[in-house]
Amino acid sequence: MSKSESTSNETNSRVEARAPRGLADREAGELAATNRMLDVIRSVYELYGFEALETPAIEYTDALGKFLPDQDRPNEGVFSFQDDDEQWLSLRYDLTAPLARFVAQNFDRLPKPYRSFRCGPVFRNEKPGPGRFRQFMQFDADTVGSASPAADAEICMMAADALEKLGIARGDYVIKVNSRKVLDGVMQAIGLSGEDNAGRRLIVLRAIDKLDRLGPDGVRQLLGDGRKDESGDFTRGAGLSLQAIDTILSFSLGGQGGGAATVDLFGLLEKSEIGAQGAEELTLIENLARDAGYGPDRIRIDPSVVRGLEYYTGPVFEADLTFETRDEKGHPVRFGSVGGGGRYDGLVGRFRSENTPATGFSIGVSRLFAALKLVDSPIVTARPHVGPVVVLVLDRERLADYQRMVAQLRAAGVAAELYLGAAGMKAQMKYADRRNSPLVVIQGSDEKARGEIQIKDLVAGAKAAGEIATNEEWKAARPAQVSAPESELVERVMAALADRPAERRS
RNA sequence: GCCGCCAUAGCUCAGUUGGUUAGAGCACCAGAUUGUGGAUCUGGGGGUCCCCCGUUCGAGCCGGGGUGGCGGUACCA
Repeated sequence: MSKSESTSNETNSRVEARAPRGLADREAGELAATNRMLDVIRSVYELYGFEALETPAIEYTDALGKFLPDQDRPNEGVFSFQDDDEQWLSLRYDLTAPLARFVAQNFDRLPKPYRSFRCGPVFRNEKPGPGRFRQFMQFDADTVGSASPAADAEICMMAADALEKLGIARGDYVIKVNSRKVLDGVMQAIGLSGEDNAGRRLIVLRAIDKLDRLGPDGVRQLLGDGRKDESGDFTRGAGLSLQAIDTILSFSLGGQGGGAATVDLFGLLEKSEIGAQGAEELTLIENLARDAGYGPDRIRIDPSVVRGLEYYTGPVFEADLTFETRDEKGHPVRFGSVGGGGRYDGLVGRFRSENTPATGFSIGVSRLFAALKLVDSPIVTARPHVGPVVVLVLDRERLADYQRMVAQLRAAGVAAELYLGAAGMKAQMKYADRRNSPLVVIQGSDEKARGEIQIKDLVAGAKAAGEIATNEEWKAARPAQVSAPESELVERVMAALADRPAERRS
């Protein structure tokens, strides 16, 4: 309101240059590193026989499965707007719901099982936090049309392969597997089955989900009367009996020790049919992974994994980085989850008369990227970005000559550009420096008269500059600069580029 | 959503019990150098002191309300 008032004021009509909160720009270095990372993931997925797919960033809101309130904009968590035909559209908040829409729409012509991967930005209209943005990238792979635990096992193995290919050492990550059916079974065991207990089940599941962050005591509070956090905020608990709390905790902590949780699991779930079925599926997945050579150091059953409470119907996965790192204050923290997924047998069925089983896995690209930087994976380490050769403009009336030199260089495959600004030579040198140019081409009237050009190596020149104390020396030395016949421009530049040491810092 | 902290130049921050024209460092631009990156020196641009209302002769400073940012927590399909 005060904004629009001040905009009407002529003297203060400047617009504040800023990205909306929770949204970030990404520059050349990060883009290049991210692309290298995505290429690795893509190659692993293709090796497994998955094919590429892209769907639009915008879907009909109802296709995303978001409940649409009567009148208000359905902006709770989802960016939405109305089309000119009054239909509600939304920016996708994940890649799974759009995939389900695509498969349902093209069901008859797609091979089943349909195995695809896709990568792109997703949007969430939520409060952003450190490392949490309102637009971020996900990389998904899914098998639609297979109910076999082999499909789930394969997804887990593929996730493990991808992480290792990216430079995360075996032992620094683990793919944790649990099952919604097993969780349901536990709920039954403590008497929380039935529709009227749905709300409490949700509270219980959320509490289990916080086990790694709050520890057993915090979860115990959340399962009981509730918990008050450091900021003084109170979270209402599930109000379970002490016995029920013990049951849940002993179950959820079962996987923390190692890989021997399965026995307990069956004992606990004897009474529950759905729980027993889930446990059996988990065992199958585990056996398939073991048979393929993936030990518990890579793929492991962990009863504390909850994830995506809404549409998962069976096994759920989570890729956890287990190595410790330090936050800004020096406290040791575990990096945590970089991806997750699971079986969602009901999603495609929302569009069709019959259900279609599906399972998939989603990587949080920027989170994984941050993790790779922490472990110094060579895939994402910043490489000195080498800018273009810059041809300086000394005689403005000879722009065409300079442009021709640039064109010659480009024709030979050398990245080159003409200085397009209006500033003098000193500023042009600074510009080239800032662009990380390997070298500049100089031809003023003197050189032109002699039919020559000057080639100046900026990296060697900067190095030489450190040893020069006075400006007079600096001027006289003209370090790392050679003249060459104009006719040899291209070959001399290419030779100079080839000559440069491989290890250069820009 | 809830709780807490914060808001002065592009960045990091000073700014006295409320007092004249709001400062520094860094960064940026230019000159010293007809045509050479660095260093040095000199100069320059850049501010609605987050916004509004109030108290006051007088507000960057005090009071109230808002907005925005940060941290925690909740939610996260």
